[in-house]
Amino acid sequence: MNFFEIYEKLFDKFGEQHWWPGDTAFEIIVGAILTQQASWKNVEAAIKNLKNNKVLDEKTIYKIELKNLEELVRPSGFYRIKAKRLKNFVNFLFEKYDGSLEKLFSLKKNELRKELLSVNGIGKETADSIVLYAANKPSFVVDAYTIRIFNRLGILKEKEYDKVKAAFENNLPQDVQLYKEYHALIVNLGKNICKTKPLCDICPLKEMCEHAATNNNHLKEKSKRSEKGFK
DNA sequence: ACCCAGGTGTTTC
DNA sequence: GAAACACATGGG
Repeated sequence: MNFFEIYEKLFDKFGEQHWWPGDTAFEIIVGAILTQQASWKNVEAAIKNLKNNKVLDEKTIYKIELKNLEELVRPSGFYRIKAKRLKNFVNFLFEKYDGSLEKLFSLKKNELRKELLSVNGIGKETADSIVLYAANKPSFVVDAYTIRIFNRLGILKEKEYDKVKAAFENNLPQDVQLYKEYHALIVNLGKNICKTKPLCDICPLKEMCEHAATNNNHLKEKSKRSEKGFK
């Protein structure tokens, strides 16, 4: 069972995911920053605030008072730090690329990634999400689900971001649509099946998953953790 | 009353 | 390096 076959299994089970939600490249970037360690539901509320107040564009975020921006993105959690991160990005965009996403995106894929990583508050996952979903360049996005699930499947031993990313990229065709869909499917699997509930029996990958085979390791892990809280 | 969310930066050993 | 911690809202 290789990386592409797993993709096909997930796609057969879940279908098109229609990612990334968002009408413009800039909205996708904002969403990528706001969704750090937050549920998409909360991010939607924050983005709605930005839209209703006509703040969801490069120049307005650049100009707006930090305090005002904080209040608008509040529902997404970590709101002070995230408002600052949005500011960091647009400051970078105006100071180095004339406020133009088109100029920024004209960089080669790896240069673009490196530039994004130079912004305080944009880490590897956020950078790859922007490169893939906003700039439409084939950079595979890794998240906590990707590492957890593929480790459990026994397909990957590595847990380091760049190594996991390389494993996917080296074993798949460099295809933007494929990368977009694959990451979305992994998040879907992680959220809906392979996380908190004993639903291994309906997981499309159950035959190959030691997680299911050893019978609900996640529950054991969970009770182990709560034991610590008991005295 | 917990636990968790489509992470990241800083501090500390 | 890698582990521990801060950052914070809203839903299960």
